Amino acid sequence: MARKKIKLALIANVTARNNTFNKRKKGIMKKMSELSTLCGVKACGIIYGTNGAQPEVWPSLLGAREVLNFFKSLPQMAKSKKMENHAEYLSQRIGKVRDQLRRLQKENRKKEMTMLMYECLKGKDLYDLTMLDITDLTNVIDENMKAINYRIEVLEQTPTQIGTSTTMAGAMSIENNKAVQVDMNGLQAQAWFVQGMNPNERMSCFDNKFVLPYLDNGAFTAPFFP
Amino acid sequence: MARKKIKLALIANVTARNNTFNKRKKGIMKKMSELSTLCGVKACGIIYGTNGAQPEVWPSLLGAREVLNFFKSLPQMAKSKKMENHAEYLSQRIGKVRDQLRRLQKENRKKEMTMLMYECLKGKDLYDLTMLDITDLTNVIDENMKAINYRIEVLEQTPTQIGTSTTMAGAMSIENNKAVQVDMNGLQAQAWFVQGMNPNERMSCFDNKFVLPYLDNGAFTAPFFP
DNA sequence: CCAGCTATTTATAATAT
DNA sequence: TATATTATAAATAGCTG
Repeated sequence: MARKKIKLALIANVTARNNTFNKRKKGIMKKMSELSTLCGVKACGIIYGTNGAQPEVWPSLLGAREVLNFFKSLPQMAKSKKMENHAEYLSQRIGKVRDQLRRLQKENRKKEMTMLMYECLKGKDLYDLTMLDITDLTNVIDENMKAINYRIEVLEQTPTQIGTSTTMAGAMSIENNKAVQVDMNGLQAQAWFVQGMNPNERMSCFDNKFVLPYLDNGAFTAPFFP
Repeated sequence: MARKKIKLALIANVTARNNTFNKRKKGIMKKMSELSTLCGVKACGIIYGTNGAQPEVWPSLLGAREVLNFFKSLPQMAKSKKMENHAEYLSQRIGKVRDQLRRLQKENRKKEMTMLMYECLKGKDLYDLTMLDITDLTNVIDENMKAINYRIEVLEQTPTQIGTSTTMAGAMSIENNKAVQVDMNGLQAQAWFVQGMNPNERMSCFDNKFVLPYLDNGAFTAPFFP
């Protein structure tokens, strides 16, 4: 996390991997301790070493055993009452995250279309665009045209003031496309829950369509050429 | 860790505590996941909720059970082979940290004496100082005198250059006294290990004398008035 | 209560010692 | 190899809506 951002993959260099392991293990155990103190909750962390060394345990072997006993007391299968509760909790959570994902996908779609609009202004042709792209692009252009026309009206009423600070450029600037990244992080902590599901169940949590029109009013907006 | 540094104690405000709990839990589980990926090790984290809610588990119930089974297989008492290994590992670690603590205590002692020297220059009397204080103070003053004399020699060889950037003030500036804080943090992760010890064992890990002369050459250096 | 936003604090990757 | 330092990336406390 410093000097350079590293990829989330096994660190090839063994020395560097051990260094990172020791540093991060320490950091995690410290954070465990802090969470336990700050929030007054029980917690335990167990991290195995690389070379068959004893695992690092926080807060204690006894504490870990206590947690272990709790899990032992649970039935083995996913039909357990606790498990169902957990499943219900996760279903709700997945629902919320899915909604958030949809929102962010729409935002991204709008930004993509805005960027596409600028490319068109610079001369890009439209032959490789799908009908959906063109429809959404039209909507973006319409919105911007409205904003521009409104701006023109305002300026015509105050003809001496040219070049104020509230130009369209500010409102139309392109930001980074981050929806997928954010949402995957949000889901990551719960990813284990779906590992055992069959593919159909797993996919049913999310939309199969990765491209949604960014407008809220239904699946298909008016075609480009009416 | 932001906007303000908070004390490491139970957060009184319940709302704030829950917010912190949720944020930090997410952060810890993310770090667990990263460590596992980056270093290719098994790890598991279990964090109980506040209101009897199901604990958050990473990476999975199955993974946690695996870890649990490992611990179940260990004998119950501290006489276990594994436990002895762990104890040995921790003994080594305590030894290292103790050495580090000594080093830092010496550093602090020197800084305290330097500060004391400045106070004396501003007129503080010496009646409430112990003989040990005075001895160490003398050593610090001697060192500084040597440095000053050396500096004078250098300056006498280049008499036209007055007021270079390498003044004594830079070398003698007082920094924060941080040894104890640093070392306590280092020990914190292992603190559970000594919790079960009786007081004698516990204290034997460290020196009973909290004030050490900062020089390496033995317990008592030459007295102030020979 | 939950999501998003900064100002800060922490954690840590790379480097130096 | 281990420890210390530094520059940078992440985490997060207190707010805001």
